[in-house]
Amino acid sequence: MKLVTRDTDYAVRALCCMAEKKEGVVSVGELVKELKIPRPFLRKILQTLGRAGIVNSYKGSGGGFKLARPADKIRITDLITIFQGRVELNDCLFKKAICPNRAVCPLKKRIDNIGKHVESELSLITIGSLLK
Amino acid sequence: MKLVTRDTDYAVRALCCMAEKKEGVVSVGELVKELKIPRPFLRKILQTLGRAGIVNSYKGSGGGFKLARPADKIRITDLITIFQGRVELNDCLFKKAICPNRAVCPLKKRIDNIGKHVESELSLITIGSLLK
DNA sequence: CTAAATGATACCATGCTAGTATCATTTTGT
DNA sequence: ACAAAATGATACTAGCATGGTATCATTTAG
Repeated sequence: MKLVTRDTDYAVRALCCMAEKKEGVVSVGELVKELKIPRPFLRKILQTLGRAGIVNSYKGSGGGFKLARPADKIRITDLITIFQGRVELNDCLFKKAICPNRAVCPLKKRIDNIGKHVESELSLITIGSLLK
Repeated sequence: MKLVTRDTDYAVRALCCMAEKKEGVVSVGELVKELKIPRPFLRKILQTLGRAGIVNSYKGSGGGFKLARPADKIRITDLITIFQGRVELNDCLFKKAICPNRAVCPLKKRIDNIGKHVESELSLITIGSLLK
């Protein structure tokens, strides 16, 4: 029962590091040194973040990545959505009634409500709010 | 991001059916007819529930299964624990600090809190409470 | 023009989910 | 006694997701 996967995790760490640097671009190499995350994996993650518009990228010598917006405008839910798909606990189960003779599945409703709560709590967590 | 897996799902449905029957044993065959769950899979699930003490089993012709305790004493979290392991959202991630230079990972704490909430909400849901 | 960086993409190992398949054992009914 | 009907135990399997690796192409600073 995993709320965040490893790529989301690494993305959070990398973004925190980048946010702390305040300005200038940060290369994958620098991040690898600080975070001890496997380099090719981190590269892939940053490329994904780039495509998603979370970071801007700069090619060429001296290039790297930079947050595309303020750290407190980047929510954990944004990252979960990018790496794990839509934030919801339900995920296709319980689409039919629990027993065929029951019109609406009560369990689904209750799990949905719990999921809504989780989602709203998570969306309050931003990279900025993790920087202490 | 799946809160319940298919075996937990099926277990819930089967237990609901059994609870509705009120008394007497129910065989896998009967459950399969009502629930349209693949027979061998449902058998395995019920055997697991038997080992876990959720249902009692009766072998031989005319045998089957019966709830081992009242329906409202069977919580969803019991079933999740049986089929999916410990109920927690955190699952080994974020065990170290996000960045090595940060003593305690703030994200872990916040996710833990959300997890606690989910857990306590889930434990309020019982088979009995799903029977309308 | 070369070194240092990212872009795009294809590949791979492992583990988990969602089952299937079989044989052994127990119990009821005749 | 014996057959039928049920569960017990257990081994196996296909497909998919996770957590990566590996390569080659492209861009840019100096």
